[in-house]
Amino acid sequence: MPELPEVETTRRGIAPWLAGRRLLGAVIRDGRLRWPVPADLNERLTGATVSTVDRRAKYLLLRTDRGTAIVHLGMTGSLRILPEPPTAGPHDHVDLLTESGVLRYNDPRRFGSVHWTESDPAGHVLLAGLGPEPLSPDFDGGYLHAVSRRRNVAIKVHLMNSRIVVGVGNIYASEALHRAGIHPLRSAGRVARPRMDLLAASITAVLEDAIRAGGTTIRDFYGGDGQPGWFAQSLRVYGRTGEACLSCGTPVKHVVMTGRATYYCPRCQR
DNA sequence: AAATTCTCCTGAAGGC
DNA sequence: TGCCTTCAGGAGAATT
Repeated sequence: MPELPEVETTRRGIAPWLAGRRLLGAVIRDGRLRWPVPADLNERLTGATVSTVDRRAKYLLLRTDRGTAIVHLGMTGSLRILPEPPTAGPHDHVDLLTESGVLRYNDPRRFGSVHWTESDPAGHVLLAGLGPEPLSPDFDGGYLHAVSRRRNVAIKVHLMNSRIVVGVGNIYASEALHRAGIHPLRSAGRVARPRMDLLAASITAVLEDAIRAGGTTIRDFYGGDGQPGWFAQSLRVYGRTGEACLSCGTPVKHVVMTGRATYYCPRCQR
């Protein structure tokens, strides 16, 4: 389940194989993703040269001199660089053929997507309304505090709102709140400024730690090099219901918030 | 307007 | 062992 660290790990894994390389074509084996893969993707990008592979929120941007492919991994999507000639398997939806191998998009649950735009991707409908990057200077406790005033929504749900801040999914929302000592059910508007400073710092820290570990592999995440992420071993509350809080020993609890499992320590988090 | 619920999908896991 | 049912969740759409 890719969140920001997993997408960033993927970006770092595939970028060296794509930047500066010419695209030889696209093979849409099964275009049924969250939105249909553009049928003319092959014509559009054949012959294009990749400039950079960037990330905005959980979207990967394959920028070329002809346009930009916008790729989202959804829940179970993955991008791998494979040597030629690759044999296609189940859920291998799209291949991008390059001079130096194949970039393969695989997605069993089909929650991901591939778009193509020939305008500034920042203005694309998928990206236009997004909040700041949590690893950018735009994001800090002052900002988080300001956008939380008079908001009754639970702070955990608030953090997962991409208009507030991007890239913080279910796993890292729980982890950041535990690090900051804030109860996930607390109203966003009732987190005081000093605790917002700590929360913003905790979000940044947990994401950076996870990127450093190559992401979190719960079930099905593998980076661009096929390696799993190791951050699962560093999770302090996520998936640890009944196990001892690593700070105080109290058994970790979980509640379901807007359909998502939410883990917290009832003693450390208020 | 803000907050909540619904929806897409399939593999894994749990129950009997 | 095997067939059920349930669960997981990113994020836009629909609803309250």
